[in-house]
Amino acid sequence: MQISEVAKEFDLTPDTLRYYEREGLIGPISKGKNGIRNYTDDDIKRIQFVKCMRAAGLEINFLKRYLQLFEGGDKTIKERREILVEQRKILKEKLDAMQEAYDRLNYKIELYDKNILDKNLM
Amino acid sequence: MQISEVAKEFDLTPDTLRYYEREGLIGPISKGKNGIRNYTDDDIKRIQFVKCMRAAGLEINFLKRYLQLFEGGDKTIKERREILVEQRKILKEKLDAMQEAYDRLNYKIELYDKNILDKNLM
DNA sequence: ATATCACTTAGAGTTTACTTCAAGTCAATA
DNA sequence: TATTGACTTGAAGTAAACTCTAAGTGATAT
Repeated sequence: MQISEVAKEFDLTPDTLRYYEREGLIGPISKGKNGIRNYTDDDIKRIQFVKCMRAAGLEINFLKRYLQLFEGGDKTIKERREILVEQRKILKEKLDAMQEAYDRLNYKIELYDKNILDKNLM
Repeated sequence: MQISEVAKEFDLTPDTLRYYEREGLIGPISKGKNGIRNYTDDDIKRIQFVKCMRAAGLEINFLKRYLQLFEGGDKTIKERREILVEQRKILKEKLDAMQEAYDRLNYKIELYDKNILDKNLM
């Protein structure tokens, strides 16, 4: 699969895919002798994972580190688990904060709908 | 209330509070004749709102716009409601993406716990 | 009285995550 | 054969949201 197809599939740009590779989040992707990248199924799976985690706001640095550990083989399993747990915690806190903001927005919109807004800032 | 107290209360830095004010997310905050800011209860309420929304990732620009509309008085009610609804939608999409990533992290950690990791990338 | 400390300003610098640019290669099509 | 279009590279540029610096003021503690 070529870069533009992968980009389209995941709604990323080719530039972003090359950037992720440069940063070590994916790949290195193997290339034909013309130098053109050819993405394998495993590459695609990883991109899917990266896309999901990035959409949730996990940092490039974490994903980079995770791939490095992965390359390191079985002896990194413990550390890999640890950073997953750490990231889950961070994510949970963000989720809660966002839920709170969501509820608050809902409440505010309700007030607008009921026409009971007065001079309340907030 | 002085800037450092407010900063401590909301776990922000004084720099951030001045920055928010400069950008028009809050204030302008009234100052004593020595030029020192004195935050009122209404200021605090607004900061609480801004903090909540920022923690959820809503953009500075939205908050700025919302304050501008607020200053505009009752004739802006319709537009205010509209942008709240728009932001709620954006927030909902992020929440869903994050929930998905959270579930995925949970699942992965479970696999690590059960020692069934093989060579699976992802 | 002098030093310390919190505050003030305008403006420059930083971080994260892309995004764009310039210059070039290669295969295919008019 | 010439041009079009997708790809390549390294490097510079950008946007958002802070964060820090330098230079200065003014109240309080020694």
